[in-house]
Amino acid sequence: MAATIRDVARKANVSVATVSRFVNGTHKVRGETAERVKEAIAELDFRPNAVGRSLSTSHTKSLGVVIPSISNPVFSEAVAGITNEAKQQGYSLMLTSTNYDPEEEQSVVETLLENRVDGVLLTVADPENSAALDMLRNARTPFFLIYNQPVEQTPTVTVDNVLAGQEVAEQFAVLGHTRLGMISGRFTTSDRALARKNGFLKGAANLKLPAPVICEADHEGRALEQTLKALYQDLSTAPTALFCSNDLLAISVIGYLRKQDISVPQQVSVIGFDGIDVGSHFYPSLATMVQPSQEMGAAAAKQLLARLSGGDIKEALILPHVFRPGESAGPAGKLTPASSPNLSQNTRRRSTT
Amino acid sequence: MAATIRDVARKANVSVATVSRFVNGTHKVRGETAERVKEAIAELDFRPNAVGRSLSTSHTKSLGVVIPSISNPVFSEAVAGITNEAKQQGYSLMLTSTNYDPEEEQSVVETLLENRVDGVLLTVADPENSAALDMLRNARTPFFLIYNQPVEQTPTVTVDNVLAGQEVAEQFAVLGHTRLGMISGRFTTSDRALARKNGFLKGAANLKLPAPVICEADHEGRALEQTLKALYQDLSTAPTALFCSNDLLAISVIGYLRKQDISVPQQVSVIGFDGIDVGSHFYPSLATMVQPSQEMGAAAAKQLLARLSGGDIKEALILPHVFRPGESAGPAGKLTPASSPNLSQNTRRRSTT
DNA sequence: TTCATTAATGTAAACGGTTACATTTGTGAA
DNA sequence: TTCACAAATGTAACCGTTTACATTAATGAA
Repeated sequence: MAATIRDVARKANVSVATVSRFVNGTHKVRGETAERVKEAIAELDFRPNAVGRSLSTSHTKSLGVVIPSISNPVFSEAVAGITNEAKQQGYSLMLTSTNYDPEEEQSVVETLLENRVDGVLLTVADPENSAALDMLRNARTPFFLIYNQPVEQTPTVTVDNVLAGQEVAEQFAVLGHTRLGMISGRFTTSDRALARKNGFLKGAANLKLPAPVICEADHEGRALEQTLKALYQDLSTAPTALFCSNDLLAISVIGYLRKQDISVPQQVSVIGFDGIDVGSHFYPSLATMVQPSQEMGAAAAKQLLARLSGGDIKEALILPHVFRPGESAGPAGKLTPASSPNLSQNTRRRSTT
Repeated sequence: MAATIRDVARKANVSVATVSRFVNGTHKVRGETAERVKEAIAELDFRPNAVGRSLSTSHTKSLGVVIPSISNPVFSEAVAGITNEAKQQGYSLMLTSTNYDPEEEQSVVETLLENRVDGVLLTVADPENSAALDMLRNARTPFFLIYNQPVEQTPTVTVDNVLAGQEVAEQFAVLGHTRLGMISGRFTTSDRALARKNGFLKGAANLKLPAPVICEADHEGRALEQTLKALYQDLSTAPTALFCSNDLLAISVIGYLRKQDISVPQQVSVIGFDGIDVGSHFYPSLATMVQPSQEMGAAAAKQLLARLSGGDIKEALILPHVFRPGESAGPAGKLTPASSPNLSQNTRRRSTT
């Protein structure tokens, strides 16, 4: 159906080589010849077939992108960063998501590999032990991790999750909290959550605070609600400060706490992780440890692309994180059932329409 | 480097045809032969090259996706819907974004076409007059619009934006508002915003309300802030009810209003459009007209895929929208400088850390 | 056992580009 | 004008599959 380079060659009365050279600008072609070729291309509406080209050159000018979830803004941000960088250098993106499932990681990487992407940018559940990464290494397809914890011989761009977790503990301490807790997604599906936890624990220990209680739960639905219910059964011992392993989780947690008539931050302070944009518009606005997601995506893409054009790359890039204060984290107060700020808040909410 | 079908054939002592048939399961291959082929594949770590296959079959099993912005959750949701559907049917996604710019629409579609995607799912600035769509039609590459207003001969999945806009006017009327206004992104880059405006105007007219004031502004930065400042110069005439053409815009608007000491919803009510998930967690929670983004993406993908396997498709799918009440839209009050709820609110905010 | 039929396998030509190498054309010096 | 050399262009093999068509092997009836 579509015109091929041979059609163009015939119409312009030149060889396919000349057309190819004209299209790609790889060699000079004489003015008059160029003119004829240009006309033929226009008349035939010729569009070079990237499939043919890829087969011939054995590179596709495309990058695979693998993220756990498309709906989580933290990953969209990274993808936005990747997109800019890739577009600039003429690369296309093949996007896939895994739902945090290592099996899916494998299957999408398999697809990417079959499609012969030139490189892959990805976030995996556990880089220490990842079949997907093994496939990539085995196929000698360059890749770059984003968000994951650095591992030997594995290019990664991330933040210092341990230090960041530690700093969260310090923030709570400054606000006078002593009963700390953490709500996290499954550690098996998020090595960074694990690192943040370790940092948090370490921070608490350094500050001579009692060891925080750690709760692992799935992000959505009953599991999380049950966990919180259990945790806040006994208000006299429950944590007054909760570190959530990511912002989306923090938002859910705040919602569930409110449902149980526990007010944030009057009774319980919450700090999230990621720094998704919208967080600052919430009520209460979300205190969080911000990582530069877009920059991380861009940096990873830039490194990978450099590698693809023969350059050298850094193995690990640790970008700076920064704490963003918010209303969800306040001074430690009393955690008692009859707390009054709580009442006033809960009557004010849900008043409309 | 990587093993080819010929390497496998040689090692298994069969012809390439047999290997191909075994890999694709298109013909029976005798048990013993199959065994040999399977072994050879495993030993050589053979992975069929999709590029070669595509060249041969002239389809790529890939879909192009074109959205205005990756960071806007409304589009991510649609992409999530598309991803599920595509993955199920073994299709890969090539994702691109346009920044609402028709020039970029053209250039990304060009790239997609060169890559010979089997079909394209996209949201354009103006489907009535789109070079990108013309290219697609010209190349006879099937496509399906998402979010855009339906146009002759152009498959689209969307909501009834006019009706929805009208209903927003009605919601404001129910709350007792009479001075209505709309803040919208550029109509030239969003046909749906235009439709929503038209519906809004129509709704107001039906209700015998004064014609709403319409403000067109860029989403971010100074432009929007200036617009709002001008609009709220004279509080005695300024609108008490503001319809924003999308949720992200509504969030910005609420922020800027607050900056000017105008409280939402006590002085001004705001209703958004899209129904992004996070909206319900804001303060004030965002009243909005919800469209089923994920379903829209999934439906478009399903239709397009059906079309690709020879089936017939519906030209236009109008999915149901629904109003989600929220705290940002309340009963009409007085719009005066000395309004007290405003003061109390503004001192309460930004109190932490 | 032989032969007609069917099942399994093989051969080789596409698919649409790129590019090493060969050939032709153009240029300026002698 | 002739010739050496450079610039422009052409020829054809190759990239890794699929698949129409040809061939060979297996099967079962006579």
